Amino acid sequence: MKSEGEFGATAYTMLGLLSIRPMSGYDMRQMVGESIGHFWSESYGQIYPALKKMAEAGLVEKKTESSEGRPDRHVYTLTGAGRQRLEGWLEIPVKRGVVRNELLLKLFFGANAGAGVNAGHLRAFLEAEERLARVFAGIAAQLTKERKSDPQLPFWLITLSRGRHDALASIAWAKETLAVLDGLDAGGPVTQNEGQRKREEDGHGA
Amino acid sequence: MKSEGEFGATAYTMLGLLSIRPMSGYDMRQMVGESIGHFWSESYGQIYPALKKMAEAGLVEKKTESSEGRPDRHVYTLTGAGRQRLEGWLEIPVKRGVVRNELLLKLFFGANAGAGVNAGHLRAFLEAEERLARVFAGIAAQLTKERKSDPQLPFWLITLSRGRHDALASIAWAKETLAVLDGLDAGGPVTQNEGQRKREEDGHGA
DNA sequence: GGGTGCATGTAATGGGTTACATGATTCT
DNA sequence: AGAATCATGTAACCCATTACATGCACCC
Repeated sequence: MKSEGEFGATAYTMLGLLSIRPMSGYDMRQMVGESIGHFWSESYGQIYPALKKMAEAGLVEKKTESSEGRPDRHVYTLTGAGRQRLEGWLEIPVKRGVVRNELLLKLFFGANAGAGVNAGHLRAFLEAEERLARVFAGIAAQLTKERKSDPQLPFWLITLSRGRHDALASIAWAKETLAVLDGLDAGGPVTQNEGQRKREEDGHGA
Repeated sequence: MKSEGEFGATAYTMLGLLSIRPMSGYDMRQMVGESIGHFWSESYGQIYPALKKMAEAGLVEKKTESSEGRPDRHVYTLTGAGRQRLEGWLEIPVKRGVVRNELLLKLFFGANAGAGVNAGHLRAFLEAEERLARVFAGIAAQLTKERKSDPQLPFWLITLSRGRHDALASIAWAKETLAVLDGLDAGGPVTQNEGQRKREEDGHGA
């Protein structure tokens, strides 16, 4: 079952990146890591073959730039056909992919874990999310300054905003859950629900 | 590079499920769909071979139950060795898996989309998350009643709570973002950041 | 001399879903 | 009559990461 004809999400990612500016496969890998790495990933093993196929199909155009002393760059440009394909793909409703969250899996089976194990995972997670939240805040601030007039800026901020909302929700949940685990150890049949109900009211007031 | 010796996450999921009660592969698939489907997935094509391998390794024990008129059930039980393996796995720090969020990808390239396309995706997402939030609330309520004394209940509620936090954060972000998109159409260089800062203070107050 | 960055590509490997094969029973 | 549920299992396929192969230049 093929969802979008002969090209998959990787190919459309490449088209999208080329809509920003002409690039080489190497550049794309860099951008995936730096700019969209928080919600997307691509590896060379996907990128290069995809580029080849798309060049054959006329969606991108390849030009070789030689500079002395280092490898040739194969710079790709978006063609008219390529841009059309991209626009078409953007319209296709998003089907949510399968989630696989190992932290939640381990917590689900947490009754089998030794003392402190669950809390340990949660603390590590909490720290990571707090770091992430700061990173997002930093990038947003920097981007807002440096790219003030870029027409794509608002869309980049949207994805960053999502990252922040997520991180903050994760932080709140992790703290709450650590408290619940504390209560379990102490003995009382404690209170996952009070925390939840309070949050829910907050959320609906948005 | 193998992370956990010869068994992957699928196998440990099976061990975890068997820690709840003896089950057949079919039962496991059901449970994955119903109970942990919001953060995990497994298919028959993974489950049956994994079970076979683990039986050979002595981590689970297989008993065949025959009932007339319908297929045999191969019911598996956790062995001592299996339980030990599970406990060991639970202690291993969680490495966060790669994320691939197609909605965010499309929004990132949203400047290339026709009028209303981005907002359309967001509204669909918003609805889905609102439905989800209600589902989580329902399950939590039901579970709290019906499994009042189950020692694993708190851990199930923890994963549900995570789902709720996530859904509520998604809802808030989606609403905010729809407003931002509205602003873009209207013309003003509007305000992703005011919304974000307000949320952030709320979050830190938890 | 050895790591890192630049730069392209292929092959091996792994993890996962879907489709297929089989077959009785029960619900619509 | 036809679909869905129960139940197990294999084979084909797809998508993706990692390792490998190559090679120059620059910095420590």
